Amino acid sequence: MNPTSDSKRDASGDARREQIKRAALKVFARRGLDGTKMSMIAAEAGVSDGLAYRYFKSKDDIFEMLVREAIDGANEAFETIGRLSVSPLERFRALTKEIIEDENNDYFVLVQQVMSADSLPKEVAQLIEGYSTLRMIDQMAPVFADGQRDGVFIDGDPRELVMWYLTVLSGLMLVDRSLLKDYRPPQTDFLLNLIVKPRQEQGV
Amino acid sequence: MNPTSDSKRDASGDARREQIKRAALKVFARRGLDGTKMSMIAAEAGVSDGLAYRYFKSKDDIFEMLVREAIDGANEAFETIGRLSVSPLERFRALTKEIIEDENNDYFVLVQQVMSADSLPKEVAQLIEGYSTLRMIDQMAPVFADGQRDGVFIDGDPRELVMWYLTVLSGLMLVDRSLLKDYRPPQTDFLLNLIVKPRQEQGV
Amino acid sequence: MNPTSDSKRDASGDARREQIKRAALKVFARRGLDGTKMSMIAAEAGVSDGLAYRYFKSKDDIFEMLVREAIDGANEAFETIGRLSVSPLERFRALTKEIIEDENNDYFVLVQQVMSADSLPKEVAQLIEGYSTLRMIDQMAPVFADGQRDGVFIDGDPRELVMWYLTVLSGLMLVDRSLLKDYRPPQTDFLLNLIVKPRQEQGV
Amino acid sequence: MNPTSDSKRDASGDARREQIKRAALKVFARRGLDGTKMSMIAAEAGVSDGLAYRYFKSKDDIFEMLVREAIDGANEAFETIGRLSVSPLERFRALTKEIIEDENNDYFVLVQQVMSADSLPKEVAQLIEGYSTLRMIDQMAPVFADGQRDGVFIDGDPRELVMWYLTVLSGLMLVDRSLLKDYRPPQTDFLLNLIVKPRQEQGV
DNA sequence: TATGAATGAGCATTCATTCAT
DNA sequence: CATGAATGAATGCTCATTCAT
Repeated sequence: MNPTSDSKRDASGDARREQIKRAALKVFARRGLDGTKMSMIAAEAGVSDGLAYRYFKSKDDIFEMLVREAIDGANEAFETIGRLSVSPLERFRALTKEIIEDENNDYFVLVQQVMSADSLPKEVAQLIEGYSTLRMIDQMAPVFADGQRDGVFIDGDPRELVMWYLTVLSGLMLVDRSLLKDYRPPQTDFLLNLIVKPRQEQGV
Repeated sequence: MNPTSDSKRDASGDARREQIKRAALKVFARRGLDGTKMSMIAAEAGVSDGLAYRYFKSKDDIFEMLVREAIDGANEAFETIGRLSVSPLERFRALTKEIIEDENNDYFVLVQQVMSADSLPKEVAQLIEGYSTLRMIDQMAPVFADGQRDGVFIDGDPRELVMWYLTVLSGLMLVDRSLLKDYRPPQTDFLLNLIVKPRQEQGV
Repeated sequence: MNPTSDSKRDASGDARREQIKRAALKVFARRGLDGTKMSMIAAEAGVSDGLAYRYFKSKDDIFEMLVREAIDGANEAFETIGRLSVSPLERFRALTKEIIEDENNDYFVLVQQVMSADSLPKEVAQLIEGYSTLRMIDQMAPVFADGQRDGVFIDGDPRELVMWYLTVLSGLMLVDRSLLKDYRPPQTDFLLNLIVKPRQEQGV
Repeated sequence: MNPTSDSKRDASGDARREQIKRAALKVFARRGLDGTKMSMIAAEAGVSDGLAYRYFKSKDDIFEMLVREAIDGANEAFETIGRLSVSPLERFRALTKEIIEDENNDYFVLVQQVMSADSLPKEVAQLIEGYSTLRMIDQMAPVFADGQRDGVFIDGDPRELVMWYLTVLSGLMLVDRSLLKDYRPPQTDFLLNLIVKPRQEQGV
């Protein structure tokens, strides 16, 4: 009879959940798991301390869910990029843009935090196990090799070079973006210099 | 009367102090300020839980002192590099090596942690205020400009390019170095690609 | 104007109140004051979490009211038994049956819980003060003495023997009735052995 | 060289542990698991709130350990009684005395609480599973049957009569012993009336 | 009336810091 | 000096109670 009321109820619940999740993501991305107090998340979301527990079982639970979503998102992004029918260079450009220029890259930051953390809740540790830069490397290394064959990328072991490139991108996510006034993050083309082979046209 | 005993006492005291400081540096660099418990430092140093308080006023105090030393060390490194009478490229190579390849770069990691942290003890925040990548940039930008004039470095605003390069190096310090088996950090020459201008000789 | 609507409203209100009270009694009797959450009562009553507060001021208030009713009921039961024109033995038999065999003895269980609790809301503590096994003892001791005179009950101080007997009955209310499969609570006649004087007829 | 210092250290640790355990037993026995706050235990033991956690992992952990000891103690008591080479009546008398008159019967009270509780920590629930009045019944039923053959105990199914008797004893443990001024718990011989067969000598 | 989301005080637990030995 | 037991403030989490709908 009144599906609206039902969906509204759900919608309101989901909205709250989203609101708290977004707040948590923001704080976690900035301060890490240990540095984040539940009261910070509640304050950031503009709700009371207790309310988060209506939507999440525990602080670790929120963290885990965010990491799960972050990993899913990252994998998805990689697959999307893998499906683009463009040149290897363009694929790496897309990847770099996605990671560096995306305004909402708190998710990426979170993944990096997690991967460079020294101790994690069991659940999260398992998630990471399954994830891993490895998969990214496996996906991008063949693309890189193609680029090498085209003479576009520098010579060397594709897996190692990709790993290095991803490491650089990873590191950038961990650097506080508000370090300096007038700070602009490194531009995509600047970073691509790391792997793009110099050509005569460029050189002259 | 017995200067030996006094100096011994001091020496022993200093040794203890050093021992605890080193342990703290190691743990802080790996786990951050919040993630580090005093008991971890004590365990790492192989001393009792209470002993650190004979040598340091508080956990924050240890952290502050380490950050202070790290900043001093970084500045010193930069100055040393500045005084080298070698080409701009060699200076950037030396800088990169120092940061990336130095085994004992926990100090650098610490500085980066601090600079990407969102909340810090007052004292440390002030230290950082005074420090800053700014000084590094001020120091390296002219060197970079020299390199540009020599046709060795890529074109663009020297301050911005230096900032980007330092940002990349900073990021690398924050990435967990044990992410993958067979992991090797990016090599110095790989990173220099970011700023080195391609030449025909390289290209062909 | 419309007394029906009013009384209906009252009736409906009373019904709700009863419904919640019954649910509360059931849960309190099984889990005690501390072990009972308001949400358990609401779930047991099949209403929303907040509704109880339209009918009762607080959790303690529900508890107090139940204890009050329990005490009233117990006193009434005692008085009813006191008014029976039967032999002392039959009166004790009736009392025992009432307490042990009555299916709806949650009230008795509640009183016992309260009396063996160490800390209670002020209000309840006062109720208990006024109540007390003492009154029961006062009521039953003369009956017991009558029974002794008839040679039906064992010798000894009537007040103490009654107190002991009531203590045994009280204890039985606190024992979980689902301890064992095939469990049957002690039968009335078994318990009466405690106070009934053996006779030759029985002995032989 | 100085075994005393070592054993002293242990002794002091064990003493603290014991002190806290005793305090916890006292409070748990009186107030139950839910009704007991860690602060009560700490206060009862005369130590700070945090100290208990140096000796026990959690509140549930203390409770579990106490229940374990209580069960062990109960089993031991039953075995001891089983090994007495005395008449069945004397065995039941000893059992009753042990439970009712022992000053330190907080352990028994604890077991009874646990067995009549409606929800328990997993660990404790498992302990209870393994325990059970069943074992007691199995141990005492043959003794009871012997007593019946001697004409000392009343007729009926030995297992059921023993169960009833133990139920009565269990209940007594749950009754607050400070209910009334001048309160004396039921005496052993009073309780034995439940199962002892009247004889002519008694009757006359 | 009835609902259940929201609040915040209270309790369990952790950990920086102190201090008797 | 060194130890590690002890303290208590801070933080995660629960649940009685309120209130907008």
